[in-house]
Amino acid sequence: MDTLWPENSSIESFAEAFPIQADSLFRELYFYFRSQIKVQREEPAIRNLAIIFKATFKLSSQKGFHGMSLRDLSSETNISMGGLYNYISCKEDLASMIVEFVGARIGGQIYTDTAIATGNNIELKLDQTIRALVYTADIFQPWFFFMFMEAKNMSPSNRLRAKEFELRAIKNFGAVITEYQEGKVAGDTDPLLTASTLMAAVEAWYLKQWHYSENKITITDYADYCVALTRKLL
Amino acid sequence: MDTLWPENSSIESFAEAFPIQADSLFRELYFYFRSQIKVQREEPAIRNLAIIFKATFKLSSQKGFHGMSLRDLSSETNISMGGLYNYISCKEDLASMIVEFVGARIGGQIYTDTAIATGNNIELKLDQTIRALVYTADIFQPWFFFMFMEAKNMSPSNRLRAKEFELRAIKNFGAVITEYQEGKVAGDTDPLLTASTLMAAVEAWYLKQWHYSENKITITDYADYCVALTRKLL
DNA sequence: TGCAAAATAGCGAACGTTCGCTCTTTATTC
DNA sequence: GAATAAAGAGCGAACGTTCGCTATTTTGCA
Repeated sequence: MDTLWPENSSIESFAEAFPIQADSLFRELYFYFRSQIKVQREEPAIRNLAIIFKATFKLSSQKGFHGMSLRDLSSETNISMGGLYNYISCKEDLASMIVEFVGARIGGQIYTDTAIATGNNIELKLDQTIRALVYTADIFQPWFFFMFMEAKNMSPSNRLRAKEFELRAIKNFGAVITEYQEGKVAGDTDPLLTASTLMAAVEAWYLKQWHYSENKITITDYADYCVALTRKLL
Repeated sequence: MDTLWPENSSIESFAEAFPIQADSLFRELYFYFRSQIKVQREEPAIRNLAIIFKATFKLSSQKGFHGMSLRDLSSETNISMGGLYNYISCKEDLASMIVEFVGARIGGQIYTDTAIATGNNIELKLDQTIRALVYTADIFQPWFFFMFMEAKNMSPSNRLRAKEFELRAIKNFGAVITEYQEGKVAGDTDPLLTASTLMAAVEAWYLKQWHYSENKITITDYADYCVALTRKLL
């Protein structure tokens, strides 16, 4: 890779600048929840957490979180019922951990990180904030899919967390748009409405990935498209 | 109302031109499924079907279809367990009937009806097709919400039906876009990508209505916005 | 029109199954 | 051999579904 993010716009350079590879994610998750996880030896803990959450994403995407029984999860992971309960204290814990971890791990970081990286080049900041949103949605696809689909079925506190996560994204991105519009002459369009539309396009990516892969649209294509889309709206 | 659809663009004139009022909907649904519904007397059947499906939409939106038990449904509707089974033969029937009815009732009608109403005025056709999509999404909000959220948890055949319903919408709207682009000089943008983006915006309306009502955006505002959005993309 | 008889609609307890979860026992690791 | 992790049988509750019954409405005959 000759240049680096944010000058280089590829997902590879993005992933290198903000290391959120799926591999290290469950290590982070383990240390984040270490106090409430019974298994203390690091090696099996991280390995099994990865297995458990990947299986949760898979089964939930097939039949929903409610429709997935812990026996399903047990046979999918080859971990016994008792084994599972060394990692969670109840089924809802799986949902809690996903929502809480995503909220803490991603949160507003995208905006501050991109702002720092792009300095006072406002056009670049807008473009790369959009790309960062699309790339993050791609890397966290199973996580975001789960949160979107299951939010309404969760406990009130988790539902609230998931909703606030989305609202914060719209608000933060709306602020980037406003900043961009202030430097321009035109632009009477509502920043929040534009932000909602862009978010809907990002959601479409992680909710209906099959649709885009069938039509041979890559993540980089789609990020470019989202940038062009937003530009045309402003 | 001084003028009529499609010259008058309000949702009221649309609803008058295409009578899909919620009231008469369950009468239609009853006759559509009459052969598989045990209750033969029209009066209680239509009344109870309306009660049952409205409650299904309510409870499913709160805790998901899987999370809603038939005991929940029984106490919400004040219809006993045995009573419910005079209208369905199994729980999955509720989902089947929703998906099947929406597919049959709405299907491609929007496009043919709008095409007839707008004649060979291609610009008007594009605009009013978009408005028809938004207005239909609003009128059928609980139905579409249910289909979107529960599709992945349904039986394979129902899941397929729900997916095809969406794909058909994108394809049909893509054809309207192509026709519009052919009459213009510019326009190298992919019609299917534009159609997907518009569909994502329509989905946002029926999936997150709370978000728009909180910001005091009416359905007419939003339809206008979607028209402007699509125009800017072409 | 009035009344018994038939047909239909609604009810709710009970069935077998599956659920989330617990707890004692066995296996693994250092 | 002490400590930790995994195992899986077992628990009560709740699930979708069934079924024998009651209540209501319609029908057939005077």
